[in-house]
Amino acid sequence: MDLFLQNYIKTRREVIARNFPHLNDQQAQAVLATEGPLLILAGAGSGKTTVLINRVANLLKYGRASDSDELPPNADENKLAVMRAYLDGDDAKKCEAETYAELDPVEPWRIIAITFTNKAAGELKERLSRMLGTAAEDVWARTFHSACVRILRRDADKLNYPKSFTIYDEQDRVAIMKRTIKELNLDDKTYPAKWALNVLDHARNELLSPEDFAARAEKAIDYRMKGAADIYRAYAAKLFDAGAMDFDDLLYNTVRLLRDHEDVRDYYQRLFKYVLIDEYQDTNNLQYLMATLLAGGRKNICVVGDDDQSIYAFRGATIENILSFEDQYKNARVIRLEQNYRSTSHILDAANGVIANNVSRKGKKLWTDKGEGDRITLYIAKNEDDEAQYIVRQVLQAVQQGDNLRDHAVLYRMNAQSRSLEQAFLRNGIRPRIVKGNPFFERAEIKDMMAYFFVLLNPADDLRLQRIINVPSRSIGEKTVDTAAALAARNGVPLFTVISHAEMFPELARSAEKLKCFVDMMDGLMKTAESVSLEELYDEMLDKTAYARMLEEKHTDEDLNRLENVKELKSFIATHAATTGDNTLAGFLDEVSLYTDLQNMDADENTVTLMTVHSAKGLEFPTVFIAGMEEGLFPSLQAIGESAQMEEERRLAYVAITRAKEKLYITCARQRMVFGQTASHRVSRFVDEIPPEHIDRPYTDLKPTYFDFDGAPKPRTPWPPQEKTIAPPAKKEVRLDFAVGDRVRHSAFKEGRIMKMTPMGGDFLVEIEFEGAGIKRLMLKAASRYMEKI
DNA sequence: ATCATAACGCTTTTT
DNA sequence: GCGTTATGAT
Repeated sequence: MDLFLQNYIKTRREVIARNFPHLNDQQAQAVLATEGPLLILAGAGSGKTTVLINRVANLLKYGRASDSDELPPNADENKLAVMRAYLDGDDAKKCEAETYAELDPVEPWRIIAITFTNKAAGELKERLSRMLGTAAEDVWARTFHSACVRILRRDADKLNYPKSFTIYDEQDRVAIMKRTIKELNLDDKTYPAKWALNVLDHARNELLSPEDFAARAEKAIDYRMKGAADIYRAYAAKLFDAGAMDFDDLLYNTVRLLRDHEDVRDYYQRLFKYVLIDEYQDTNNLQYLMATLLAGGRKNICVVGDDDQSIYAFRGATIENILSFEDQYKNARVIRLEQNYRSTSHILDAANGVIANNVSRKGKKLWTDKGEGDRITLYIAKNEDDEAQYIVRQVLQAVQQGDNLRDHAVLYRMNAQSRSLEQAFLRNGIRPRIVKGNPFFERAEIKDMMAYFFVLLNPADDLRLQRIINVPSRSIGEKTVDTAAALAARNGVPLFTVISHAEMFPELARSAEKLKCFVDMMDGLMKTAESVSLEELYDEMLDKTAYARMLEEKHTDEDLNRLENVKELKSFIATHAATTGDNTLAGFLDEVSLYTDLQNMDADENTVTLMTVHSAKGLEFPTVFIAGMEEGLFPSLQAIGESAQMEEERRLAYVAITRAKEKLYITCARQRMVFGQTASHRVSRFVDEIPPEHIDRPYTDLKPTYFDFDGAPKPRTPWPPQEKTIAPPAKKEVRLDFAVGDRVRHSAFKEGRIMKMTPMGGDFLVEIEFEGAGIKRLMLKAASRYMEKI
């Protein structure tokens, strides 16, 4: 290579690197390696977000200069000299030198950076615009789902969906599924909605259409799968007819669009020069396909992730995506970020020790220069209340020594554990922040108001229409709605169309007037929507629908609270309009549909945080408590004996441990009430996997013996005998004097004979054939109050 | 139509 | 043990 070229490239790279003085070697490499497939294995607390942001900054400012042998067209000795001078200390030359270092700076909209959470996308956007100004706003920093919405809004018609399709949330789809199963006359015991949704998700995740799935089910002998195929078909048709997509549909349809429509695929492959995917270890097959399709043109795909922090396999995420990245892209480069900037070394080495027991991993070892810090403390409590008390005591002590409450977090495996912890804190005058789903948008009154909005925009949305048609009460009964829905189905039109022409159907004659009234009101609101701002529309809606009046007229606390919430929605609308500059109904609904995360609303309150380990991913706290570190709880009962699930539990433990910056407490309880029954548990195996030099264990604590059902027994030092999980106490039988064959007299159903008695949860389900009332199934305990033997 | 009682089901859940 | 949901009685 000619010397000038060599020099220019080297010097240019140094000029660029000057922009990123705070990065370590690996981080800098990850920022500067712009071209081709790149896998960044970013350990917990290794500055992943910083790398992502600086990488985007580098692309925007210098294009591919840091990773290319190519010279800009007019490169010459003079320009090289300017860069040299700048590097040698002539700061006046900075601007000029930086210009000479550029090679095709990337337009911001040619970069797509996909994350999982709105929070991550928001943080990316914010830090980018802080660093680079408004230009950064055009970078596609979005969640998977919001990127899909944007893509589908442009081309959904190619899949025969309306471009104005609406989005169904989790509750919506459960409702649809239940209805679907009912309408198919399938037994909801053999086909629970949850099961059906799960089957359907898996099918869609493999890109199987209802037809594909049916074909597959036909081949299988499994009759249940044939039912599932019918369910899938009906469910998909329902959503399609309503112009609606659920969350997975957004991915599924985006992938189908990109796969089957060359023009669309081409458009995006040309548009996006660089594709970045965050949290790659949590991608499912559809997300993997989407990433692959988007990056298919130039193969400039950079994925960031940590196989050790993959904790969403149960939702379809597959760790394979990250493990096989190098097979998928043969020339992929791999960069490991192993320096941890978060935790002290006792904590970090504990985490390393635990995760080392996993087999399916790329292998990575975090290190820190922060020093040893404190050892981990293990506390073995008598029961969950004792455990909670201990944790509160530690927090209070720390606060007395000047700590902030907000520096403390309590993590647990399942939400049910929060109760005893919350109570213990409340008893001590601390109101903890409990991170749970998002209550606000799940409140009935909010869903009602949103349903009105959705129907205004998309009258074909039968589900939402049915939700609000009689709320507040308009004397439109269930039967009327059912009849209308049946008519709609028979004619292949949306429900709204039927009720708009109620007078045409004799079946609806009796309710026609009321339906017309409702339709007129909605029509009026639709007109209003075209001319006024969102806020005004909302006020108008509260008034015209009489929703506000309904709440005002009642005077219970609950209704006052609802009224408050309804008002709060208005301020949310106002905030949305102000911050996004978007005052369209469609824009608002898109945002709300995908932005379910209002948990950070009160995030700045100075108090202790309680949450599941899953929700804690990505966060850090100076002091962390991991509560309930017991066999059967963490790892969970169902993971024991299942090696794949056990590895996921172990990754979860790894995530939990690595949340702590300075002080980590691990607690467990010898006895604990789980689902109404007291159980004894041993200390979690993950505690034993922490090298002993990093953890202080109470002297009474000996090491247990484990049996892994999927492998050879792993002998350890024996554990005190009483620690064996005890059998649940024998069910107390109700000694009520009834038996099969007895004749009984019931206060309501009169006389009959007991045909069958099935023990059930300490009670009996009795089947009684009454002479007048037919066969009834009753719970004996309850029924015996109204019933006597004759 | 509205309320009450009974049955169920239950790890985690970024969207 | 507890909250949610489905069903049935008034």
